[in-house]
Amino acid sequence: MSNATISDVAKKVGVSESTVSRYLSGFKVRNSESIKKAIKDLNYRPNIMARNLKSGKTGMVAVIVPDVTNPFFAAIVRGAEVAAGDDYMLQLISTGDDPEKEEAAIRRLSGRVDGLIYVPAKEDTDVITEFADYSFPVVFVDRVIKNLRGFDSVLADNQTGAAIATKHLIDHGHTAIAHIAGPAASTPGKGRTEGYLAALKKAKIEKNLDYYVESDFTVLGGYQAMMGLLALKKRPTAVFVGNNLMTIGALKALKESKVNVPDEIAVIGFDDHELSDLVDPPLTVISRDAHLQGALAMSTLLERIRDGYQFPPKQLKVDSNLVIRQSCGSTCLYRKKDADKKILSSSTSS
Amino acid sequence: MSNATISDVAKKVGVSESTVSRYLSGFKVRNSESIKKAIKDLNYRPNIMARNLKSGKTGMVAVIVPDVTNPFFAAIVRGAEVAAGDDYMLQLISTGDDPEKEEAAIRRLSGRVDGLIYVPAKEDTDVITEFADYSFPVVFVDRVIKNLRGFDSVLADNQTGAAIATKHLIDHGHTAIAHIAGPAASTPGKGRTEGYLAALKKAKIEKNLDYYVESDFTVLGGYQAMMGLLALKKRPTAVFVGNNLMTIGALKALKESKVNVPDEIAVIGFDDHELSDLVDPPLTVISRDAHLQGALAMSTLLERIRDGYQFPPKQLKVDSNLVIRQSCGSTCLYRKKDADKKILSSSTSS
DNA sequence: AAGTTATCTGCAATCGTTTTTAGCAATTTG
DNA sequence: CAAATTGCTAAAAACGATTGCAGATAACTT
Repeated sequence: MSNATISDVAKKVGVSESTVSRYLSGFKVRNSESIKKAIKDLNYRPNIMARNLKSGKTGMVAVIVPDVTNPFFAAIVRGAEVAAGDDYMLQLISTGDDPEKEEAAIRRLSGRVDGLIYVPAKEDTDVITEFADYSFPVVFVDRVIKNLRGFDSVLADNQTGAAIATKHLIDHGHTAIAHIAGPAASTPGKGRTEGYLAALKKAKIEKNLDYYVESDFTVLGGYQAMMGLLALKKRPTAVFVGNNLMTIGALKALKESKVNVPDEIAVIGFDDHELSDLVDPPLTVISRDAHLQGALAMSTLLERIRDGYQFPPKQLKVDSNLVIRQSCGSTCLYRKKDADKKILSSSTSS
Repeated sequence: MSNATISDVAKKVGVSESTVSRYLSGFKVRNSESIKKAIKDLNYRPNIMARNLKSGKTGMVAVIVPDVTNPFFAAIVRGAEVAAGDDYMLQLISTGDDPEKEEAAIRRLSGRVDGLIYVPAKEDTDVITEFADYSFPVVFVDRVIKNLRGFDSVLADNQTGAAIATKHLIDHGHTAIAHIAGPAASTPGKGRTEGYLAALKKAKIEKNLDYYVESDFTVLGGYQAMMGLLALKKRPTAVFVGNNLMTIGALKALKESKVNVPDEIAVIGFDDHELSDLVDPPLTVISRDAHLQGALAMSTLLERIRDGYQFPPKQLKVDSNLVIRQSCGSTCLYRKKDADKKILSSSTSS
């Protein structure tokens, strides 16, 4: 029961293929009624591949994230899908943080998609310089490959968010504030560390190198980093953790070591989570709208696909907000009663 | 800088297109060296769409899940991707639980993919009977559309899992055991309820209709269901919640109502989560390997794509395991010391 | 009714491959 | 040495749509 072709329809009605084709693309056609009927009778569906070949378009957009399993990336994907609407379908690539697989996947992408939304697993690679060569536009999200300037991107306001987080700890009276950071070679790792340092500087707190731990954005990394901090002669009294996964790891370490949060150590994380307020204790975090990031990326990409690069690259940023719960201790500086989920807005987008 | 075609390569080398095509498909060719060079020089990449048109294959598999944002579905997607390897790429559709959008998306699928892994948002629809008509094989995961028999499927062992969960509560001395269930019209909802009822029956505990609440697998649904249970004159002393999202909702309700878990109410959920042991109290759950489900679905699908339906449909099932933490109270029946994460295996797969 | 537009139509070319067919040269066989 | 086999090649026909062009109807003018 192989599918009927446009020529079957044409034959059945007694017109030429081009007339049927015209009917399909919405032109006025004399026998439109009988064509309609024939299409229905034969259960004809245009062959997408043939159409794509002719048009050079695929109606597909690739989305590459390091790991769909991370709720943050899943939100980006979902946001992108929503923004794509009915116009484009999504090809998902999530290599589980494997840069080599990612690169191989990108190679196989050419000709399959009209555009790419890209959260690279590794930013300091230079192999993807071929991008300039690729025939489709690319929008970076959250991370940007170093030697590729001139692309659109949708980042988070990492600096401001991290500064707010750090200041929140400072406002609670902490001065021994550690930072479990993501890779310094990554946009969010670097940006958040900058914000952390800026806040310390502003409060005239001398930075302690022991309190800066560069990790890798994973649960295990966060766990080990926290274990390291706990082993210090002079433990920090507060920790700002640079992403959601490492925060989970850090909390596991604290729990395992029976260190009370927030009494012995205050914790603030980056990126919120559905379960953040059920965790023990409910977690204070910096949050930003990943869904929005995905959606913005998609709409930017669709613009590029439509209009090309006649407009200069956009660098979009989404806000970071402070969500206060209980992992930083008493919220005396703010009114206690509505403190369970109070949101302080940070910077605005650019 | 539009891409070079096979004919450009042929011209440059001075052979025919077919020779180049042969070279590409691995045949022995006289001027293979110069062809290789020409391909490199021209940066030639075969046009996928043309190839697909000719071959009738797309090298794509669609994966439809209700919501990628749900870590359980994300794991299925990831599992499928891993199992696909380099042979097939994934098209992701996740409509956010909207059956209409899902149906529309399926319509647009024909001709784009060689197969479909399908976790339907709604199982009691009959509109998709056209499936028989679709030219590609389908493997159902976790849920199965009612009036479609004869398809491959990869389910979880819901009955056994639910029975184990319920028995766990019974073993703790509970008799007033409620069940916040998923839709009775869904495979997992129905199966888990059956397991729950079977375990009650086996323990000769009369079922109390007040204690069975049919909900909808969402956070809000779980919240409302738990609120309803708390409002009963005679509250249950234990609750078995039918999926991860509803468990979150139920816990939020309990927390908000300041009901202590497990002292006042014991809770056991279905489906584990990265954060389950950080929640307050650490959550005892039934867990199954969603990643494996996705991987099995993909390999089954690839077999179908390769061999067609010469073999009868497979109905695979993955195990459910009990992960004991603390939300069901003292684990006196088991040795206390390693109770934090003890795994009891349940049934085996079929 | 004839002339002028305005619509609609079919033909044929095209998109970039793969694959069948037939043919040519070189090698092997009887 | 003629015949058969092997190993490769080029030419041409698909795959199933879209589209420019020129010709055919139809619809208005006067």
